[in-house]
Formats: sequence, C-alpha cells, structure tokens
Amino acid sequence: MTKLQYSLVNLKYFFDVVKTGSFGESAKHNHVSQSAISQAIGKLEETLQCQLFSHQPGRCKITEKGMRLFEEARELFQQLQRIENCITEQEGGSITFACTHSFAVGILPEYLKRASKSLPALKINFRLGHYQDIKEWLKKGIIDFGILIDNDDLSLFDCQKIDQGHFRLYAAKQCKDISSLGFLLDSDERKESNFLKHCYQKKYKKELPVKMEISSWEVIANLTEAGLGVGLFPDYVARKRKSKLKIVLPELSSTPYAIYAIFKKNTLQNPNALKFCELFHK
DNA sequence: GGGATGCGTACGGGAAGGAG
DNA sequence: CTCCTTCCCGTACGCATCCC
Repeated sequence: MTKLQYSLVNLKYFFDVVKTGSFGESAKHNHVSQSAISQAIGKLEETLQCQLFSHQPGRCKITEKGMRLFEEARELFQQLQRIENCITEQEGGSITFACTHSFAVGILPEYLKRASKSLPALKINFRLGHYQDIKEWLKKGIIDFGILIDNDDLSLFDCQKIDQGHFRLYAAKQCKDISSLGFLLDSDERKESNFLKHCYQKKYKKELPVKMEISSWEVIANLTEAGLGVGLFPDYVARKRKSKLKIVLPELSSTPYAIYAIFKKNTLQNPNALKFCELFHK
C-alpha cells in the first residue's frame, strides 16, 4: 500500500478544490464542510510531505507540485470511473469526445441519431476543437476519444477507422468560368494542400494561385458556395451542399482520407465510448 | 469573503473480557 | 474455540471563531 492509497477521499477533495478553484465549492460538491476540506488538504500535504497550495490568507494558490498531483489525480479518477463502468456494465453511463467543427456539422448528426436509437440512456458530451486541441484533451484525459482525419500524424494514438472519402476541389454550381477564381485552402500545411500545389505546378508550370487560407473547411465551403473561389475540402463537407456545389478539376485533387476515432494508447477504454464507436460501422 | 484552527461529537475498528 | 458485549482510541467531521 502506498501512502496515497489511504487518502483517496482527501485526494478527491483536493482535486475538486483545484477544479472549482475554491475550498467552499469543493465542500459543497462533496457534501462536507469547508473545514473538512481544509483538514483533508492538510493531511494530504502531510502524507506527501510537500506543499500543494501556497497558503495565503483569503486565497490559496496551487503550487507546481500541487498542479502535478492534480493532473495525475484527474487520470486516476477517470480510470476509476472506467473501472466502475466496466464492472457494473451499467445501462446509460456517459461519454465525452471531441471532433472538428466540420465533422460535427457534416457527419455527426447522423451518428447522434443512431446513438439516440441504439443507446438511448447514454449521456453524450462533445466539444469542438482543432487537431492540436483534440490531441491535447485526449492526452490530459479530458475526453474519452477524439475524431480526426488522417491528414495529421496519429501514430501516438490507438486508432479505429470510422469513415473514409476524398478531398476534392469544388466550385459554385452557377459559376461558369472558374479560371479567374483563386483557390481556398486550409491554413494548416497538410498533405492534401501540398499535393494540390504539386499537381498544379506540374500541370500549369506555375504556382497555385491561393486566394485565401482559412482554418475551417465549413467556412471554405461557404465561401466556395458564394462563388468566391475554388475550395479544397473533404467530400463529407460537400454532401449537404450537393445542389449548390460541383466538383471541378478532378485531375488536380482527389486525395483519399480516412476518419479515425482516436484513443489514448495502453489505457482501459470507457466501454460506452467503444459501443458508441461501433455505431459508425452500422 | 475565504481559508485556518480549536474544540466537541459521532462513528468504526480493534482489544479485552465474559458466557456458552 | 466461538460469539457477543463493552470499552478505548483514532479518525473524520461540523460549528464557532479568528485572521487577513
């Protein structure tokens, strides 16, 4: 037995103090008095023989060691939750995942419909973010899994393929002459953009005329629809705009992509998250 | 207002002792 | 030897109060 194993309750109080930013809030959360929290923190500091807060009158500030303990505790409590879910196999439960804005708008509604039919009691939380946000949240254990396209390095994660398609060039349907339009690309340097630039250079012996670089495929698609340029984005973004967009210059871009549910490596997964991901294959 | 501290209370676990 | 009861001690907690 380690010293800490005797202090799980105290650790939970400490964790909630940091999470809520207040002893009082942690007390409310745990249905105990503020003094119980204060004493628990004291015992925890004594057990670990280090200062978790710089105790200043009126307000406490977490120390570096305290912050490190908080990060570890977060993982521990998430792991405990997973264990509980595994053992009890309880109906319902909850999942938290993250995806990009374009995925949430383009594909997610269909899967959420399936989930509400197949897993009606499951509480679903999701947040939107960019690639780096999603990877960071996963590393910190804030989410059970993330959903990303494979145009980025995913080697540090366990990946489950859930969908696939192609990046294509689109223009507004009513647009007769696209030769004068510039190109609308993702602002991050990614393989599909690089491939397009390469093909364009090879075919026209000049640099690709990039009109705008934007960090959202949804926005690129909207601008494309408005006739502001030729947009490069995945075909799932174009699906709901079928009547207003047309595929152009197919010889320049049809980079394939796969969409993956990514999980933290070598950890016990939330069984509800796995059940949710199975819906993608139906 | 928010955290720290002193003091009293409740509760659980272990030891000791008695009955069968 | 086993089971039950009683007592003691440590721990956790709440209330009241203090301090900044």
